Amino acid sequence: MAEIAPVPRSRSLADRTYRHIKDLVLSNRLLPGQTITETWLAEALVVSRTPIRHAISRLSGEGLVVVSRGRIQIRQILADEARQLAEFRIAVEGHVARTLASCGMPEGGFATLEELSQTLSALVTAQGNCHDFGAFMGLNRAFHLEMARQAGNPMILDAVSRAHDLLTITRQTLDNIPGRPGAILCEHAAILTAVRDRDVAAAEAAVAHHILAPLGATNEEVAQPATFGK
Amino acid sequence: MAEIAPVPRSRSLADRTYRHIKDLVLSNRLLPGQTITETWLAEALVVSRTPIRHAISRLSGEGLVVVSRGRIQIRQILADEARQLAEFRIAVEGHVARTLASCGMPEGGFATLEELSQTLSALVTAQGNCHDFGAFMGLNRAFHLEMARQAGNPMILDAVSRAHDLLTITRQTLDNIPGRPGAILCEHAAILTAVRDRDVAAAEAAVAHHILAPLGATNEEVAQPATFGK
DNA sequence: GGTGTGTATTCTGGATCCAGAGTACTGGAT
DNA sequence: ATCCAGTACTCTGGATCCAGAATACACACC
Repeated sequence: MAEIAPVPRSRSLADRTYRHIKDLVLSNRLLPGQTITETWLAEALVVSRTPIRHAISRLSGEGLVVVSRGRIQIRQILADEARQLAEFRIAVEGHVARTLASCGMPEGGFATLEELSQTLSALVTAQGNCHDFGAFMGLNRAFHLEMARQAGNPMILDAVSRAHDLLTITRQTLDNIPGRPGAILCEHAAILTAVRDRDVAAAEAAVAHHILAPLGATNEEVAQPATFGK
Repeated sequence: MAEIAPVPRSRSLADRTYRHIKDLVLSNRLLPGQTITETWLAEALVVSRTPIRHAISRLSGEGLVVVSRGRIQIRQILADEARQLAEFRIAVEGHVARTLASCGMPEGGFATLEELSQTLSALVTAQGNCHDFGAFMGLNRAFHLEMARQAGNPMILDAVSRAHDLLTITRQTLDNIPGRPGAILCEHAAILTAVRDRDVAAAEAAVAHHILAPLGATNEEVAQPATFGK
């Protein structure tokens, strides 16, 4: 009794629009603080306002855009919020590290993370910087999501994923500083080592340090308002 | 230069509709597993389908309803998911307890929680049960949210709030068993004591125990599908 | 009597229409 | 020249309209 084919459902227009706009935000082609209008988006993406409104509704729920008084604005993460986001990540990703260290990783899990680290380090120069910052950050995100995935809890994976979405908005300023990519490599290695050695306390501490490290450097707002869509 | 008044903006119809439907779900007047249609909701709430679709979109993002193949279904939490939810809560609420124990609570924080505990215990009989289970659970939720609030991180408060929304769906079966309300009182007291005594490890352990306790009793699905809206 | 097919109904997804509110621009008055 | 008021425009929120898809029912055939 062969299972029915997984039905490669063509996504709805609203869903594709959502992904499109989300990609625009995460790739910083729509800048934090920027004000946009449904009409402008609809014209830019060549769809009607209906799927746009659906997409904005979802993005608003994820905190990637802010709808206030009928105005749509790309979320900008202030210094305070960046710290709150870091604390939230410490709570969740710290728990992931503890779980992996105490319960062990699934079969092949360590190798997968090692491989991601290798690919990541190939992008970094001897001076600890990197040429393709976007690619670096994409892989960095993949590393964290993979760890969360290995913890085996979809709800936690989802939380980590959403946190990293918000983090991406601030990333250009937080991590794009000389030497930081190199430091990230070392911090990842420290996390991996602690987890492999089943050292619960060290794993959690390494995660906390990794998350807090970029916050020490920059304490001012990450904000440059602008207006579009007119 | 006086700040502009907080603007008691009359909520939009879509927003009120969202709250209305959410309330129907959380109060179990729409049952988990139940299938509903936009048209039926629109007729029942006497609004057009537009605000309904907005509301469903938001609720879907929060995981309170599931939209699959164009069908709207009230989310039902399976046994696995209940465990995942518990683990997520341990990660986040455990962090809250640790924070409060190590950094201390804000001014008057302990008194507020004590008062909530008092009100809560007034609802419980000598046998450890209670007459108004709905009221009990509302106050129980308030207790947890208050703790999260005192940790001073809106992002964490939001996560706890959403987790408890999902929890509410399963609550009728998980905690509505003889003696459980009484046990909840004791567990709350243990958490409060540990936090007051600045005992970080004990606080976290008490939270973990409190969250895991109801899971031991019931391991089967929480599900009784039904169909409405036709 | 059971099964398969055709039809009719219903529901979602998307587009468009409409009203109310807010904003910007322009013109006149001081 | 500056400020205020009136007007015109734009944008959101909501309702309605329309097409395509899925489901259910009914009838006919085996």
